Amino acid sequence: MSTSAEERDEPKSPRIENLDRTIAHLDLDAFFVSVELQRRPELKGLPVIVSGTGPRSVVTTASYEARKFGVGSAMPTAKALRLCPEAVVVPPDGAAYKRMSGTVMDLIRHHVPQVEQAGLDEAYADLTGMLAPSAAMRRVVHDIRVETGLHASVGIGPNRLVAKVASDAEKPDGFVFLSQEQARMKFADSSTRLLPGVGPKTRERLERLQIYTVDDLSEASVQELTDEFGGRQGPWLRARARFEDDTPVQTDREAVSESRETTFSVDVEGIAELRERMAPLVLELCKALETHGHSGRTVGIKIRYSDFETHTRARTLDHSVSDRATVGRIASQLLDEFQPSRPVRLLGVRVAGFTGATSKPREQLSLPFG
DNA sequence: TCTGGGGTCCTCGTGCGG
DNA sequence: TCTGCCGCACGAGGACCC
Repeated sequence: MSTSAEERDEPKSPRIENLDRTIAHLDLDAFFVSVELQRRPELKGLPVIVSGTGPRSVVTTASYEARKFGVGSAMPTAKALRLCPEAVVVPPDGAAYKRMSGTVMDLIRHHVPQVEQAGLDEAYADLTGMLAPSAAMRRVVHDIRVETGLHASVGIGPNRLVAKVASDAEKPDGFVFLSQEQARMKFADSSTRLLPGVGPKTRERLERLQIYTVDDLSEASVQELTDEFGGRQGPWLRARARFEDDTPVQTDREAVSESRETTFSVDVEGIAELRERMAPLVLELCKALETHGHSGRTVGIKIRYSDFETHTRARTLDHSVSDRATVGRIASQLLDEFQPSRPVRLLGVRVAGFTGATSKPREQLSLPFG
């Protein structure tokens, strides 16, 4: 699956036309599964899925062997096992993934100072001004492989969007260097779904406008997109299809909320039992808030009925809270006021509006949905 | 098929104060 | 004093990401 650098889209010169910036996106291949295979090498070559074991659990990551059977992330585990009955199911070990992620991020920062962690298994690096950005990223990939045994895919381009799409294009073990124009040409015939920020709902709405491919979207009328998606998201979508993106690599992103939620293996009915089920969520959330030194002014709850209809309720206070007594009391009040009318599938508690978290000015090309 | 958990941030509606 | 306008904060829902 791995291809030599010469066969890839890497330009002969590392310079890209109209280039102000050089951004890399690095993504660890099948991260959770790969960590598990480090610990249990006897599973190498087998279809492995990392997933909970409950009746409503879903696949978090599948090995490439399991993916051949059609198993994918976010798929119900029961379905994954129907597709691939011989798959080995490994329960997730969040602490181990966090540790490994920290090691990888340190390795990246060793070679590139400007790094934004974008999840446990991916990061953006600002390589602007480096004489040999491609060589630097090759050293990063090499070090990650030697130090951790993990494989990574890298995309490099003039902005985050090109870098991200490029790194996704040739996984696993990909290394792709594209200019904005090359990205437009390479992905012109791809579905709009390829673009980060275009999910199933947006694709559906685009298709109603007869927009199917990245190229269709890049040539669509701004007026038509604005009529459908509004004055911000419409032009933003077209800019995505043109691979325009000026979002900076942010090294200092701070959390703005923290939450705990759980999906019950059997739906729960009645306010008394729900309140009982809420207590451990509040406890766990407040412990985490304390550990991270967070407190926030808004306390919220989340209720999901069995038909997936989801409701949230929130209350903003005049001061920040993080203690179990207050968060628990307000969450209970919100639950009492909401009075769920049907059996509940999921219950969640959230504290938001962290003290010190500044609301950043909205940028034209920042991701509208997060 | 039957949909986790933990996040971010957008849109839209509403209430309120200047 | 009343009304309309505007900006802001909040609340709810939703889309999306890993």
